[in-house]
Amino acid sequence: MSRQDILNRLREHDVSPTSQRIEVAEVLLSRPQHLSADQIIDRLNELGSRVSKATVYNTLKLFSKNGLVKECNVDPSRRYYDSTTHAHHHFYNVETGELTDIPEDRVTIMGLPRLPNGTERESVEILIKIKSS
Amino acid sequence: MSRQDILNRLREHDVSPTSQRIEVAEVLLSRPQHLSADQIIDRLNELGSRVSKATVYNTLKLFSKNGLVKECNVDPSRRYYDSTTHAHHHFYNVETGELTDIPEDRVTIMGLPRLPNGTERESVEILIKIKSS
DNA sequence: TATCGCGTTAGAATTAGTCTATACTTCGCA
DNA sequence: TGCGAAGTATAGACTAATTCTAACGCGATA
Repeated sequence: MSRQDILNRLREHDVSPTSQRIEVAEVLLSRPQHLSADQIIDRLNELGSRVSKATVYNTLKLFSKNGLVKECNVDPSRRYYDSTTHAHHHFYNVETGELTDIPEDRVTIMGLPRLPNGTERESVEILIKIKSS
Repeated sequence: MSRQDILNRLREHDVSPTSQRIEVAEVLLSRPQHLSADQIIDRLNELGSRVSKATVYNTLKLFSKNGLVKECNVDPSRRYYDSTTHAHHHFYNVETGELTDIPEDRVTIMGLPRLPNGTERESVEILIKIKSS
């Protein structure tokens, strides 16, 4: 994903492109992946860029509020951010912690009950936990 | 759920029934519900029973390892424990944090891809996030 | 009674994430 | 060019859930 693509995606989501936000986006959006705040900070440090912890957290919160990335709560001890935002599902290897995307297009769910009164659906996510056989 | 039922369920899952474990089980298993460690500690205190924080955590870990309860990772800031262990799904109200069970029996999922090589399925969970409309 | 093993405990340690108060940047405008 | 406001970034203090540690209790068994 080129720098120009990054800039476009930030603008599309009403995120003004500061240099720190661009750096975080470059790390997270460069390819489909799931990273925690900590991993992003480490990666930024490796790349020699200096973005503070607070800014990384602020930025991730902003990105997910604006739909640029999705929060992923599989590992109970940390929050992961998913660079793939269109609806999709996950394999989660409980032994390794590895998280893999499942595209949504062919998946159909039938027989769900209706939603509780006065509520509407925000998302439907399937999580398939797997382990080595 | 009677005290005898509690004892049976502990035994069925190879958990030796100490008095602290029985007390935690009485709180958590008394009816279908989702509780955090903290909520369990509060409840125990209300009931006048004195079980240490460390023991509650140890006990919940043991229970879930032995399949007596299920961990529920919806709220990224704390772990919930689900007294319903047979396969089922959840509505999660993102505004209130309320978690509601969806029985599995009528739900069918089609079109899932095959599992990654060398892995087997441990569970399939659907999480439907809802908000007030 | 001595000891062994398991469970429990208080409190310290850890750690992801949040908050606070300060400083920097940008930009409109006189 | 200078100034102020708004928006951002930052270090470091703080919070809260969970884990760890090291000591203690206690029943069973030799």
